Amino acid sequence: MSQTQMIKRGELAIRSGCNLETIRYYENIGLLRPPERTDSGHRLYSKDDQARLGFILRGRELGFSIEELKSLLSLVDSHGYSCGEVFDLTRDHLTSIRQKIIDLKKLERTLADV
Amino acid sequence: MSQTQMIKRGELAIRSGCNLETIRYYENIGLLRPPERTDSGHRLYSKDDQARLGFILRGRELGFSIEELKSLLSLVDSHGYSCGEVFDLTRDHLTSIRQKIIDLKKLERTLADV
DNA sequence: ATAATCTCTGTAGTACCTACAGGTTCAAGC
DNA sequence: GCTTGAACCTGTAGGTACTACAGAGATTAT
Repeated sequence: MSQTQMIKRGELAIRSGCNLETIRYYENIGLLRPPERTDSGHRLYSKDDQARLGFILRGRELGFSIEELKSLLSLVDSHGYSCGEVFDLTRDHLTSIRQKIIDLKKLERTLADV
Repeated sequence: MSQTQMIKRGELAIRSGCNLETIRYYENIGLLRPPERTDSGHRLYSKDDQARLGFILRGRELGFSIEELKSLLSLVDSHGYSCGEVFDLTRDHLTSIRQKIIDLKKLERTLADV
């Protein structure tokens, strides 16, 4: 990873839309891996780190818990995507997602009618 | 309200799918109005109370905060539905709801493909 | 009538952030 | 090169929205 692509925490917060403190929190609880550091200790995030945070934020937004995301990410880390375990983890979620889409559409229509 | 339609907290929890303790919590923070009580102090919920809890649960599920629901419910309580203030409160939410539908559909497709 | 279950209260614990305090490092202007 | 202000570091405290528990009283089933 070329040094030019590395960004610090503030920049990551701006680009991802994530709260500055939340990034450190996700590292503390083991959801984000400890990033590289400058000699003086400032965090340096790679493109990969940025993508991982994006995945986490998207997952949270869609109702996955921290623990679910940890499981999904550890699977991704160890054997890559598209395996049965990922399916098991997400299948239940899919059901509730479909219901949520139905509910949201109903509300959308109700609000749009006002 | 006929006495036969009144149910206790446990029954309300079962019918609504809401956690038993959460019902009391919503009352404590002023989201649910204090219900009628039996002489011995057991809570009795009317059909109206049940509908109100349903509204709250649905709103929470769709991403409204407690404070937003308080505002919406107080408007409903004071002047009824369909006024401009309700629109203002819900307009911003509508935008994010539409985005959420888009995101959920993408995820649904991704998961369904697995 | 008595055991099991439900409800009551206050309070403590959990999940997931978010803000703050007190200090260090960095970058821009003089 | 020196200053000064923003960005970063750490640990810790506070906030929102629940959720569980303990100990006592009420209700229901046998």
